[in-house]
Amino acid sequence: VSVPEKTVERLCLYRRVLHQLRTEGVEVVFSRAIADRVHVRSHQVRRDLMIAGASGVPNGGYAVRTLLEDIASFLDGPRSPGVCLVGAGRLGQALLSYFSGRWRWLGITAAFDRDASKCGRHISGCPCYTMDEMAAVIGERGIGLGILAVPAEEAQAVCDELCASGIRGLLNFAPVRLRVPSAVYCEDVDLTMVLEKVAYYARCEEEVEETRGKAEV
Amino acid sequence: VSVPEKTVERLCLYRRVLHQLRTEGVEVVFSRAIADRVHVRSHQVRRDLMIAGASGVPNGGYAVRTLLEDIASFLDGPRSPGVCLVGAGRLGQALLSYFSGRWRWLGITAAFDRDASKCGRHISGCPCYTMDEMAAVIGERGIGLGILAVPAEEAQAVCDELCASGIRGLLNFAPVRLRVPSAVYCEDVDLTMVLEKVAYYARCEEEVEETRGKAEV
DNA sequence: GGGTGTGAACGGATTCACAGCA
DNA sequence: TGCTGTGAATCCGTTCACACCC
Repeated sequence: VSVPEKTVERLCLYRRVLHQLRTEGVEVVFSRAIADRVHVRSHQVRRDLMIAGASGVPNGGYAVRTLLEDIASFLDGPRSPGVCLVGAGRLGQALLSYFSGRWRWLGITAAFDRDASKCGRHISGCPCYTMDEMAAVIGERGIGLGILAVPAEEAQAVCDELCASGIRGLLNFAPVRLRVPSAVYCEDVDLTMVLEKVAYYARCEEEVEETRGKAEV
Repeated sequence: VSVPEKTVERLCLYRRVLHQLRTEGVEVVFSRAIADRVHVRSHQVRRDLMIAGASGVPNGGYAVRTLLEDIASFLDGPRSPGVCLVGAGRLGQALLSYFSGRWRWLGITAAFDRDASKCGRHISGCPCYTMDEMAAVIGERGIGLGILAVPAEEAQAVCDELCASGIRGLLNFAPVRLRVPSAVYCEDVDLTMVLEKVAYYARCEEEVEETRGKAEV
């Protein structure tokens, strides 16, 4: 509760870097090395790891293996929460193939779509059901997380259904802010907003560049 | 430069809400109404609008039309920066169809892919070129923004190429932090990280719920 | 020496409180 | 009265500085 949101985000990134280091055969790592790969300061890495309850040895760095365990026991629960996807359109299918087989932990185990022609078969190795089956499948499979990849108009209705089915976390790709019960966590990935933001800052860089050019003259 | 990043993000959201309000025929709006739709406080909305240089009338709210103009003149430049997409795989194609015709401003006008079979034709109404043509097309069309939807291994190489071609902003979907020149702005959309984050907070909600349940007993 | 662990200082963003105005 | 506009205060996250240990 007193864990900064950004710390959680960075821990996910550290973990990814550590996984890669482990496959490279690295056994010990300094905070500085992690920091360089994630583009943050080493202070930040050490504080985050402290918050996560991990510890290293002075002048000896961190043991990759135990660090991964510590981060996992901080971030992950005892069992994997199942993940489902609603909306198997272009974006939904792309997400299915993106997430399929990426980790043992957190794989999409069910998809739902309004279009009956997509249902009853597998898409990227994931079974696709009709919307009517949603509550039942979520209940049976103990699914705890939902990914919304439906049009903006349908998002709130689908969201309500998911929440009623006992979902605890939502990842929303629809360009709408959803109303969720306080017991449900909802994160928005707003693609249109993010592109506009990039456009804004790109323009800023450009203007800085231009004024710099004038200053040189 | 003294504009908070989050303010830029929220302004994008306000704009979207305002566009919708305008199509609904609404001409005047209170900060509170905007706040409710974006899920923030009205204080926040007013401060953001102040930063953007917009103003309303006390007890009279804001005029939707002028508000849109003020936000546009703050966020947008004099001309639209062209946008290109690199990597027309599943995710890339989904992004193409997602962004196609969503606004007049900021549409993807060129795509690039390593796979020759995808090149030379249109995908979701967008011409697809080979990687070799990248620098030329970006130069000719005055493209300023790039979207990376390539595998993690190729991301840095593609990024370097884009930057060398004069790109000013990047939207990166590869799960790697990219090194970019200081004149280029790069925003990461890290889908794996975001899903892990949702899993973490969903678990938090769950635990709060459980302790609450015990407390009631 | 060099790197970790952590209290303390700093800075930036949100929230508060109130002046001003229809 | 009710909403806008904005200085002041608060809160939170990052950065600094230094004690500690190898």
